[in-house]
Amino acid sequence: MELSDRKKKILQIVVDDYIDTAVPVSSKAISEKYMQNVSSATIRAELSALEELGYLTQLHTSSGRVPSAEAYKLYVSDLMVKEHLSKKELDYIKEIFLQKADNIENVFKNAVKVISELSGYTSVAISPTAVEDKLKEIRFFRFREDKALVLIVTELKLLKDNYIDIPKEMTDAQLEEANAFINKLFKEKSFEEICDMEVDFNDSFSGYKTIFVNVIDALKAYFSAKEDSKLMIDGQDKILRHADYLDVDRIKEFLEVVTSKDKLLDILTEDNRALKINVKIGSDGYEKLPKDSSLVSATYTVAGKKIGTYGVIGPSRMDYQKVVAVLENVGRILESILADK
Amino acid sequence: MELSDRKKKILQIVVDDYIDTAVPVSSKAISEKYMQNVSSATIRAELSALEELGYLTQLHTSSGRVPSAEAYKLYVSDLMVKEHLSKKELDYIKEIFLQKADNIENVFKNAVKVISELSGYTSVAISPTAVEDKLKEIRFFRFREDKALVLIVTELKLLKDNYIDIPKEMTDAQLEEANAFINKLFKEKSFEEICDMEVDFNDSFSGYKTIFVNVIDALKAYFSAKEDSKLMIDGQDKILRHADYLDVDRIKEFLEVVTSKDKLLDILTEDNRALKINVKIGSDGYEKLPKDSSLVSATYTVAGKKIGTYGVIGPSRMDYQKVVAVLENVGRILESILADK
DNA sequence: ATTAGCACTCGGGTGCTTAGAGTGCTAACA
DNA sequence: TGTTAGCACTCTAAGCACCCGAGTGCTAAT
Repeated sequence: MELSDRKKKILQIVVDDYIDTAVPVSSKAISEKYMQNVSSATIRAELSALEELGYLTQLHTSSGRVPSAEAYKLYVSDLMVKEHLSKKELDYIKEIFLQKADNIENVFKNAVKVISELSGYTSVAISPTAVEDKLKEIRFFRFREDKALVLIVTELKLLKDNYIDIPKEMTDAQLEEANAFINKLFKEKSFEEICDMEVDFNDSFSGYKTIFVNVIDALKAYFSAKEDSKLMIDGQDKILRHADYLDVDRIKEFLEVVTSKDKLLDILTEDNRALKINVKIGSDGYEKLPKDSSLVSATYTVAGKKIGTYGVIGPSRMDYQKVVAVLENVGRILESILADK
Repeated sequence: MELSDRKKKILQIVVDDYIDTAVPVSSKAISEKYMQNVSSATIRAELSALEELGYLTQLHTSSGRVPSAEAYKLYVSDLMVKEHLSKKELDYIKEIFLQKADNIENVFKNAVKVISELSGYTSVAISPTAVEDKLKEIRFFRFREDKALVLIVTELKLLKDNYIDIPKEMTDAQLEEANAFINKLFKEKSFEEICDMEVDFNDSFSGYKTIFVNVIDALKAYFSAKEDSKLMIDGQDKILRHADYLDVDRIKEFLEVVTSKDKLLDILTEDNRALKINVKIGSDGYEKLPKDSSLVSATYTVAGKKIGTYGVIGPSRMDYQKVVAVLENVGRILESILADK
């Protein structure tokens, strides 16, 4: 059922005011502060209807109204007036991204930091799904007689170190040769292609096969790992600045989610539909989120490839205007930085 | 002034009991639970004296006694009965260190994780001061015409990626040559030695000098950086399991310190005397620590070289017996692992 | 030196009251 | 038919008086 214009306006007012003041919104407050042309009694009837429809709730009979999860979702998708960042804020974003933007790992870190700083909430991100990535170069460095460091460089310029065992009897020259061989073989290939590869080692030095298998294992570990480097968090302590987390139990619940990489990864990857801005609310089907907490996330792409999902996690009563503005702007700059790489 | 044996015993009882129960300790409780041979009145006199000496405080006239910072320090250095870890716990430590112990970064991570898990508190660590480290190998990988990835491998097997600019007109072969040249020059050298180095470039390709300068810059960035990789934290959320952090302000203060790498680094590096186990208490000269919080740390060495400072941060009312036992055992295993590398 | 006894203090919990905010409902009005 | 003023009702939060119990310090006796 479509809401009347006045209901929409009132709902917007309630959400705006509640986000701003954290105080349940009363009919009187609405008519005095925002709608002087109608009386509180009229607003009361409307509020009552909106409550009936599931958009508002009351803490107790004699309290004002508070938005429901449903209301927040509608607010972000429909009602909210989009905010523009100030020049100062935009400059700040640019300034941060200018520093050490040469390494994708740093770009990633910077993005999370900027989002957290500007929004004032805890921010999280997952890096691009490595599966779409392609190998650029593999290089071995022998350490001890039976160990080598494997450096993996990929198109996305992610890189990772890993160790493999090598046969003791292999000479440095042979290792070099194996390296060159594997490099030629794997270059420009994606992970799947490499896994499917069949190679005939019959006529070469037997150690090559060992190395080949070990390298594949290292690659598997790299590409499939739900690893630290894939998840980034910043501003965990920001949560405490917000009046919503007053009792220890809520903070506890929040920190448990935020410090658990597994949970966060699950939530962030969960049904990322094609929507540009995604809002998930703890009380609303997303049980892994802390109660009454929201996750606002956006997935960025360059030339059709996902380059990461970035988000903000905080109270449902969150400054969505600012958060969405920050996510959109950071996304724009991020995409432009990565596009011309 | 030296305390009488009975005073020591009573102080120990107070600290033990308070750590255990979190309830201010009364004279009656002491005489009934721990010292049936003396009456509560006697204990009362002793408690009064200990308070006079600065070891105990009262929250209000009719409450039991609580240990002061001074008392905790004395407790750890003198009074505490050292605990032994159970076989299960020791096995757990060994088990964790067996996984992926090939990379020093992982050993580092594992140590912090083990300490946090076993002690039940937030744990922090700083990696070895890189200054004492020596270069093992430097390798360039050209990316675009004017960029190269520099991989730095050091004796401590730390490694780090960095990008440098290279002159466009330089050919791949020339880059290779430059790489080999720099490698020979820097190998086995410490950071200071490299910085002091004077090289004559007059008779060689002009681009070499550019590269040389850029590499030095990259090394400087690597060796001197107060960087993420140097500081490690685990179990931030553990703090909430402890009854001491009941009000939001204390949690706030705690998290602010724990999420601020700068503050933590400062505290951890601050006057690390030769003591094996170091106790710093927030209310006692260490203003950077949260109020009524303690940091227990130990610095580990292999063959005279510092290999890191590990610690636990939590309430002053901390289970020092367990924490010290964990730190000592992890230290022992850590040193043995790194010794035979 | 130790102890029993007692007066004193303070915090925390309970029960009561009151003020105020907000609602829902109804009857009157445009 | 939608809007409004008025009123009764409900619930919360804050203040206050009260008491209980735990713990201490002090003193006088052993």
